[in-house]
Amino acid sequence: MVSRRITIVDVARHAGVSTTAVSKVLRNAYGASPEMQAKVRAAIQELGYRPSAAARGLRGQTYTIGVLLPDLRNPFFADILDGIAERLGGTDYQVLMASSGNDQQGEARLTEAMIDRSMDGVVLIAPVASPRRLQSVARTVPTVVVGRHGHSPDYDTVTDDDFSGAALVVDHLVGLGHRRIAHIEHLETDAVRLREMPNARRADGYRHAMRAHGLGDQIDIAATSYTREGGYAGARELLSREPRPTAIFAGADIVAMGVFDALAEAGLSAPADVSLAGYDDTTFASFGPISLTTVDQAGHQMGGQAARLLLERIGDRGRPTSQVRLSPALVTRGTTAAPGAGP
Amino acid sequence: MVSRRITIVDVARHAGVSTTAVSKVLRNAYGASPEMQAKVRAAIQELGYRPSAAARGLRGQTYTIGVLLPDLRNPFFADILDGIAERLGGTDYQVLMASSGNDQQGEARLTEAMIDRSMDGVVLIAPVASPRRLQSVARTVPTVVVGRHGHSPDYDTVTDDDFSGAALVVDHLVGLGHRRIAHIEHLETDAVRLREMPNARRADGYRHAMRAHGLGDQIDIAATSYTREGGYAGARELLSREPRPTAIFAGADIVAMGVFDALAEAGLSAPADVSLAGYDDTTFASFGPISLTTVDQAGHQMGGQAARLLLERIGDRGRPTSQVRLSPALVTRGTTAAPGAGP
DNA sequence: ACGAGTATGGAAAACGTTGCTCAGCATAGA
DNA sequence: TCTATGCTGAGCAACGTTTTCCATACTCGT
Repeated sequence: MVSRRITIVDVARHAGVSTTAVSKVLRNAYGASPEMQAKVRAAIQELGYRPSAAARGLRGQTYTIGVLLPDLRNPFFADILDGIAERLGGTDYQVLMASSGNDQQGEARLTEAMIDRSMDGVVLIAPVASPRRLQSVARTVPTVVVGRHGHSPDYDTVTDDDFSGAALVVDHLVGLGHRRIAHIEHLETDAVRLREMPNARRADGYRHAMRAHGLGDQIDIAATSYTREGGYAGARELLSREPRPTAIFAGADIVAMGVFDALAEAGLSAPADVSLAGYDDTTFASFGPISLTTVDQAGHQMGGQAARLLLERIGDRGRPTSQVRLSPALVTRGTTAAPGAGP
Repeated sequence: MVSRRITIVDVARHAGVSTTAVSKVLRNAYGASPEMQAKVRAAIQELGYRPSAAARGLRGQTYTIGVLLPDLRNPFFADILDGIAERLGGTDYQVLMASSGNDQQGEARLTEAMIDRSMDGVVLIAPVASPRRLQSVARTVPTVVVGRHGHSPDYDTVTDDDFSGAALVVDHLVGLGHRRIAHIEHLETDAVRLREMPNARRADGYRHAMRAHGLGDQIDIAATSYTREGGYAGARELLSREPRPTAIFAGADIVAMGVFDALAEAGLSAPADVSLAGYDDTTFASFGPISLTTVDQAGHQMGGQAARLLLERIGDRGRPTSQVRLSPALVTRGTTAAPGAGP
């Protein structure tokens, strides 16, 4: 009924060669003549043979790359995945993902799981683990960390320049005539994370850009969290200020959705009463009724770079690590306008 | 530098027992005295041993469950994943996902990849493969298919009752006073898929409900695709009718986003000029500026059921298959109102 | 014709686990 | 006392690959 799986032995017998020979052909390894390659490939075709990744993992590679993402609901991560998938398209590698739910314990469990499964490499997207832990993972398996600043001798990093991304937003709003520009950030207390996490960089970029425009005294930050609820709470706080800010820069698009809630509750709208900008250029930001001004992080490119670095590291684990930093771009849409332009 | 991984042999030596004994403890297998269990567990702790899933896969299980999803961007699938993760929380199983990009070839490649990696079971979410292929996968590995009607002796299914979900929408719109209610569906030509795919069921449900309300002559369907572009094209087509429909039922939330585009282009808005409903209750449907009336598919429950069925099937591959069907619920928001209620 | 060097293909030993078989040793029953 | 019966735990052969040699069979220059 459930027939035994075809193995390399079957292929070897069918082609009249040794299993060594078949293995060589499979891996494009040196020491196989064209005729033999042809014979073996024919046998593989005929029998419909597929190598067992489990068995391969015992000695060599599994041709599996693990991607850890914090959250399935943030479409920005899908862009990164697309980039990874595209770069890995021509290769034999398969991508398997796991979602950690943004908590440290779950993240640790999943990285362990990936290591246990002998993955050839892992891409950690916006991980929350301590640098120590990241190091330890990276010493066990080739690792690329995406979306987290700071660098290590053991893993490569790909980041977006969050500092200048925030500046793009502030510049844009100032250009429209705004002065009272407030910001909603993700509350961070841990010292290490304050240095490494993108949200902290965005807040720094906001502060710096405000000062550069001579608006240091207008700096106003609500520290909540990068969620819709965080956006709602943060916006309520900011809207209660006297005088009210004329523009709100939310640290992430999803946060801007919460700002919409607070605006509606206060009987206000964007951009008529308050201009609103997000960050990430997630898919929904472009939807007609939302039409959110935001910052495009080039997730696709980030993924592609991450995959490239990972392949290079798998190829040579000793090579020095590199830090790739990409530049964000402002995407102007309907939620930002000159102050007081409303009815 | 890169230290050799701790193996079961190290643990056995450290605890002064055989590898067999360690293996038994690991798997809670029969034939291990409490003292021995204690000794072994202590050794495992001390050495920080973790079993290699690759090696396990060669003989026994890998404790890995694969989930294939067509699209990372549809947050509805995240709900399903949550349900699966929750149900699997207490067990030793790990969930790894792969996204197929909704194309038949990619889907096939990924199911193969999961089989190659000796996964203990797979959950296929809204697969596009032919029933023949699904059967063949299911005969190789325990399988649960989510979101696809039809049944098989080899795999279990979990579906939403799309037929009555569509009726919920039509009932709601008729209740508001609409008569000219149009529908945008995903064009399907393949006979098998017409029977099994949710989109076809939704269209059938729409037709049936319209007739049940004596509105059979008002049935109007644009067949495009379940994408934003498909929604735009479909809505353009429907809006050019004379007289214009007063309500559009889009077969999926993402389709409704395209309808927004077409409405804006025609200088119309929802619900003032045209009522609009979607399907799926994706995350963005609830965002303030969108506030889309839609149908909640209970993704969380679907995932939980799928995980339950899969565990049962892994436990006993011979058991008869079951088909679980869940009931959808209407979520009324701001895009539907009585016809002619606009300015 | 001969030796050195170079392709080519194979035998066999890993890799880390599980499952089968069996030995040892109590304990209980006769 | 002797045998039957459980129970524990050990030894060893899988599982399906890759990898490290090693043995050939060529090729080429002398």
